[in-house]
Amino acid sequence: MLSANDPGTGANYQRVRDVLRQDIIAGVFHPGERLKIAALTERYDIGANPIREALQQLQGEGLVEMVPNKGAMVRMLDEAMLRETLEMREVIESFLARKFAQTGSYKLLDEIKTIQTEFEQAVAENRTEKYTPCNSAFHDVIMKAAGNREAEAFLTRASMLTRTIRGVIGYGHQRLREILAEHRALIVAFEARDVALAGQIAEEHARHASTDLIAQYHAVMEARSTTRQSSGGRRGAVPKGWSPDLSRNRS
Amino acid sequence: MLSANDPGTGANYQRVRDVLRQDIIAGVFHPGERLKIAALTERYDIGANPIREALQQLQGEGLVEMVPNKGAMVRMLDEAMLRETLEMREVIESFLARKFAQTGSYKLLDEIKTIQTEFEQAVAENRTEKYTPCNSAFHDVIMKAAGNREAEAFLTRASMLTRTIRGVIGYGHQRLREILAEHRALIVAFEARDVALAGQIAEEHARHASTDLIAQYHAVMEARSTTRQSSGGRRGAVPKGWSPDLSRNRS
DNA sequence: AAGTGGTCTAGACCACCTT
DNA sequence: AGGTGGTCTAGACCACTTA
Repeated sequence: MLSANDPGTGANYQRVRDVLRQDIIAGVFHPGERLKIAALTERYDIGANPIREALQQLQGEGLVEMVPNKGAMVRMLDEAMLRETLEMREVIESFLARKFAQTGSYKLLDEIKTIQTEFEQAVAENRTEKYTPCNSAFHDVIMKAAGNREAEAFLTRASMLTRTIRGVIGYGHQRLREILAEHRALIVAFEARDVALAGQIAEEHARHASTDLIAQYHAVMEARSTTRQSSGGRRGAVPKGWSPDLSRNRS
Repeated sequence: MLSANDPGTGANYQRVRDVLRQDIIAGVFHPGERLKIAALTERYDIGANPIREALQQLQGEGLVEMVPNKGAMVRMLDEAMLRETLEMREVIESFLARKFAQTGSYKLLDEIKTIQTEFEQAVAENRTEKYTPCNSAFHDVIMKAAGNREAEAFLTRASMLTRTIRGVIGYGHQRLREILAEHRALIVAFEARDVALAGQIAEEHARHASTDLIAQYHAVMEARSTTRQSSGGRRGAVPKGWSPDLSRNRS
């Protein structure tokens, strides 16, 4: 996992990295926005060096782009890059499902079924706040079962990237029913230990998610280009004022 | 001073990053070795900050591990990590081959055939220095054709990691003949536009390479532990890699 | 308590604009 | 030239380890 969600530990450059990552994912800074050292220095109330080191690490995670003598900006997501990431995700999800069909324990399978039941119930009762946790939990079990940290790292990274464009938007009702159906089919394939089928379903499942996400990407781009002032009050100077207390390690 | 042939990259932290990466891959620093700021400061004749930033970036690339208030070390490669990386490579190579069988142009296919001919000839004439370039060129065409930078990034990273353990060791003669045969089979599948077959062959090809590499890993570990006469007493000490200090390039 | 070595601050420096 | 803003140096600071 990339971040133990514990912004109270370790060196300052790590805390800055964690909080900055949160801010980027949360949309405080949007793709393509310039990240000036001076602004960040003030926002997080800390010197330039920890900021720079945090940026270097975030660059490694693919969230930030740095150009020598030019500075850093939130990574610009063009459609090509998005497609490539999603394509990789399809491949990896398929692999994970095949591996689970082969080697997944019945205990974990039961866990998946429990999560699915919970998911179905949440949808039936319209408890939208549970959708994302349930969906994540479902895929998490399959991912963790494979025991491949490289795959985990990629998917974590991919989900961070997609979240920067998805924002807090939820799922459409139609898509939600598809998701549930595909999850059910996947469970059936797991129970039958049908490796090829599981791989195929997972790949299609991921492909549907990709299609959905690319459509959302287009919608967001459309909205960005037509509205000068966006709803969140985001253009212009760095919004300051909430600032989690980073000045802990200082005399 | 930084080494002579540094690319024209502007910032010092980038030059340090590039040279340090070279040094790690070349085995100047071996896996598990501590990378002290002071030593690097002297070696590269530059201040602490560019060094630290270079290390942060290399951490992002997976070559270096950093612990707050502890410092950095060359990433330790245990067998589990190696297996996980190689497993991912199998998945991705298979995907690339499937994609090439679907969408690869005949021009690129011709290019691959030319490279293969060259490879066969090099083997016939025992020109060992051409093996790795030919092999890389073969896979590069397939990789580039897919136009997926995420996949490229992963494979590049994986090859850097494996090279830190493989060193300059070449291929055994038997394995070499297998490689050629598998490449030929892959070309046949491409010509037939047989997507499933191409994917299968590429996956097996990668799996053979994995087996080979893991065997080499074991051989290297074995060699180091017998040379080193450890009675197994010390546990928890710094798990030093293999490769005693051959580097005498202090200035 | 002293040592080692990572981390951070302040300010100088310099690359790339804009006028 | 003057401005903006990224980069680097020097040294202080502090966390962790030894005795």
